[in-house]
Amino acid sequence: MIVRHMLNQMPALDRLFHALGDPARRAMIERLSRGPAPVTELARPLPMSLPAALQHLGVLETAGLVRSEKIGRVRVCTIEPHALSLAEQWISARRSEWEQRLDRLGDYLNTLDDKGDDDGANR
Amino acid sequence: MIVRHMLNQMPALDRLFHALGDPARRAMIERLSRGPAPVTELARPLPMSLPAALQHLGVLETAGLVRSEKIGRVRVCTIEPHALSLAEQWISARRSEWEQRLDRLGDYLNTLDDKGDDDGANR
DNA sequence: CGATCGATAAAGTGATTGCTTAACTATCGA
DNA sequence: TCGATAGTTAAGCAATCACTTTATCGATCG
Repeated sequence: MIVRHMLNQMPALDRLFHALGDPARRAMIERLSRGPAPVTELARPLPMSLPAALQHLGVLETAGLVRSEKIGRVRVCTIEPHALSLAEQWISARRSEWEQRLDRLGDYLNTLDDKGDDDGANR
Repeated sequence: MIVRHMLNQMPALDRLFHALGDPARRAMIERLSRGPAPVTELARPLPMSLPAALQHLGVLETAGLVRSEKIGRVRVCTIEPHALSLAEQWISARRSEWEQRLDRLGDYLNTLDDKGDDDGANR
């Protein structure tokens, strides 16, 4: 129970990636990327009951990916772009790390190459 | 049409985002972004047993995020950058969709603003 | 008004996750 | 060769997940 607490400094990213790890929820996000939609329209293409779709929507809202507002008897859902960009930032941070590392590796190999006097055709 | 196709299966993205939805696995990815590491070193900072860490590593490998090679008695793990960029592509595709939509909305509002000339385009 | 449509709550179920401990294999170093 | 090191397998267990069905509530309309 405490196990996850110590490590878990960013529950936002947890919920975010978890929310994206389901095809039904990604389909909802894809639909909402093109504009707001009511619950029923989000649920219609999904091969599941309406309550099930609503639960997925709840996951998306908890993750901060979707916001919804009830107008009359219809709940209109809209995407929350900032949340997605948080995930994007984490990914691109990782990429910049390994790219930096590969650059340093390249420099190191170049140094070795400069030191080698006779054979320039190694590997 | 497309919806059904997209829903049917995109197991790669499923596994990818699911793998990223756990802090222990993200910690492993963060470590590997700085360079290859053996299993024990990946597991050491995590508040769990070694077999548990190994299971997380299995999830990362299944998702294609990590590749590992056994050298002697140590298994050296390295990150697989291409897999992460797949997730990044999905996210940025969504963003470009809603940015396009917002652009169109902005254009529409601008045409409403410039009502000096006639357009007569009512939707 | 009553019927219906959209959304939601509640409860139950089978599968999957995340972790544990225990035992076991293979390699390395002295 | 012996014992420590690095990893691997297996079994088991509690919690969570992704659904289901059933029953409801509130808004809209004939």
